[in-house]
Amino acid sequence: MKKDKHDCDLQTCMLCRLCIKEWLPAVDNHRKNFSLKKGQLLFREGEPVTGIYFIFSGTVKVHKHWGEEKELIVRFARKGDIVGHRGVGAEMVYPVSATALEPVTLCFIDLEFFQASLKVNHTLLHELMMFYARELQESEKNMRNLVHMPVKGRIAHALLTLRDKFGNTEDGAIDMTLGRQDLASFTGTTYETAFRIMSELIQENVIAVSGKSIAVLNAEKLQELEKL
Amino acid sequence: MKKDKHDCDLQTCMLCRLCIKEWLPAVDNHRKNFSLKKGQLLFREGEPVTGIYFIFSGTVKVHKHWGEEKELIVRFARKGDIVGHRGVGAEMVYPVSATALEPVTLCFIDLEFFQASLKVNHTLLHELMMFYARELQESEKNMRNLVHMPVKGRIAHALLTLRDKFGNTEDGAIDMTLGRQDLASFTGTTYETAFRIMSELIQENVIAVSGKSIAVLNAEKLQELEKL
DNA sequence: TTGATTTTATGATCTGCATCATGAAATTAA
DNA sequence: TTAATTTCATGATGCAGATCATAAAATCAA
Repeated sequence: MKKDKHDCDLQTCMLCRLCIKEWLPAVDNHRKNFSLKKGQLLFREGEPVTGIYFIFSGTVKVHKHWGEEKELIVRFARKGDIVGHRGVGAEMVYPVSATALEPVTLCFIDLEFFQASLKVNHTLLHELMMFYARELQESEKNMRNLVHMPVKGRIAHALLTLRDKFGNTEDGAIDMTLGRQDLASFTGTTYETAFRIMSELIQENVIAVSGKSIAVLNAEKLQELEKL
Repeated sequence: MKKDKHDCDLQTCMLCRLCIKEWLPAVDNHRKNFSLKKGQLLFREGEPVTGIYFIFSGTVKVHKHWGEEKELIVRFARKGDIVGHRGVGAEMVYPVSATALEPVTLCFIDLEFFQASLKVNHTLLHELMMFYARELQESEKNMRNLVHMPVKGRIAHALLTLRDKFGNTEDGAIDMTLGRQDLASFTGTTYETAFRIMSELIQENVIAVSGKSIAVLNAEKLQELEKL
C-alpha cells in the first residue's frame, strides 16, 4: 500500500462534504492517502478495525469469505464511497474483506478521529445512520432474492443495480468491468452458471458483451426477470 | 389493533431508556399503546411508514414477501425491541411486514416525533446507528450462509441464534415457540426440508422437540454444523 | 361438538444448479 | 518472448433440496 499525501481533494467523500468548516483542517491533518494496485487487499475479514476508508478513485469489492475458495460479494464501492464502516459495531473486527478491482486511491481515517467527527458533527452522524439503514434494506432484499429468485433473476437484478450505480459509457456499456467470477460471487452462484445465464441473455438480445464490458440492451426484459 | 393508554412503563425500550429526563413527558404524550392478537399484522410490506413501534410484550416476526405464498423471515423482535425502523430511509415505505406470533402489546411513536427525538438526543441517534450497523453485519452474515451453507448448518445456526436471543426456560427449551413453517421461512428453506432436518437432529440427539418447543441438547454439535 | 382450517408428518419424484472435467484464450510474470 | 497463471468456455454428471401428493393431528370457528 503506497503512502501518499496529496491525493484526495477534501470534497469527494461524505466526511468532507458534510464537514463543518472549522473541522476540515483537522480532517486534512488526520487523513492518510494510499493507493492500491489491482487485486490488492485493503483489509481482510477478521482483522481488527483500525479505521475507515474513503475511495477517491477506482473500484473496490467488499466480500465475505466461506472456507478458502468461496466468497460472496456484498457490495461494490466507488469514488466517494465509504469502506470499512461495517467494522463499526460490537466486535471491532472487519466482518468483510475489501479488494481493489482496479487501481485505487483512497483516504484512511483512523477510527478514533472518525468517531470524534461523529460526535462533533451530527449531520454526519445522521447521514451515516441513514446510509446504514439503506444498506440494510438492500441487504435484506438481496437475501430474499437469494432464497426465492432463480439465478437468472438475480443476475438481471445485479446488472440493473450495477448500471444504476456505475452508469453507462458513451457506447452504452455499464461503466465498470467485472469478470464472470466476480459476477457469480455477487449473485451467489458459481462461475459456470453465471456464464451460462449470460450466454442465454446474449442469445435473447437482452445484453451485449464484449470482453469484460457488458451493455444492457433491453432493461425492461431484465426488470421482468427480476420479478419471476 | 386495540388502542390502550396504560401499557408501557416508559423504561423498556431504547427510546425511553436513552431519553433525556426533560424529554420523557413528551414521549409519554406522543406514544400510543396497542395490542395485537396472535397472527395479527402490524404493518405490511409496501405500506407508507407512519411511525415506529417498540414491543412491550410478546414476539413479532419481521418478514419479506415473495409472491403470494413465499416469505423470508428476517428477524424476530421481542420485549424492548424496536420494529419498523427498516422503513426509515429513502423510500418511506416499509420494506418488510411485521406479524405478531403471540399476543403482543406495543407502543407506537409517530415518525415526526421519533425524528425529533433523534435530533434532540444524540446518544439515541448514535445508539440507533450502531444498531443498524449490527443488523447489517447480521444480515450479510446470513446472506453468505444462505449461499454457501447447507440447510442443516443454517438450521443449526438459527437454533443457536434463537437460544441466544430468547434464552432457555427452566426445562432447557428455547423460550420461544415457533412453528416449523416459520423456522423454514427463517432459514430460507421449505417446510418439508426443515422438518426432515429437524428429525435428523432429533435422531442424532442434538435437540429435543415436544410440540412447538425446542431444546438444544448438544450446542457443540450445532456449532460444528455451523462451519461446514 | 362438529365441521373447517391449519399445522404436522412423511414418502415419491423431479430439477436447477453445483460439481467435475478439459481445453482454449488471455493475462501476467520473469 | 516464452513460460506460468488466470480467466473464459462448454459439455457430462450428480445431488441437495424443491415440489407434489396424502393423510393424520391439532387447532379454531360457529
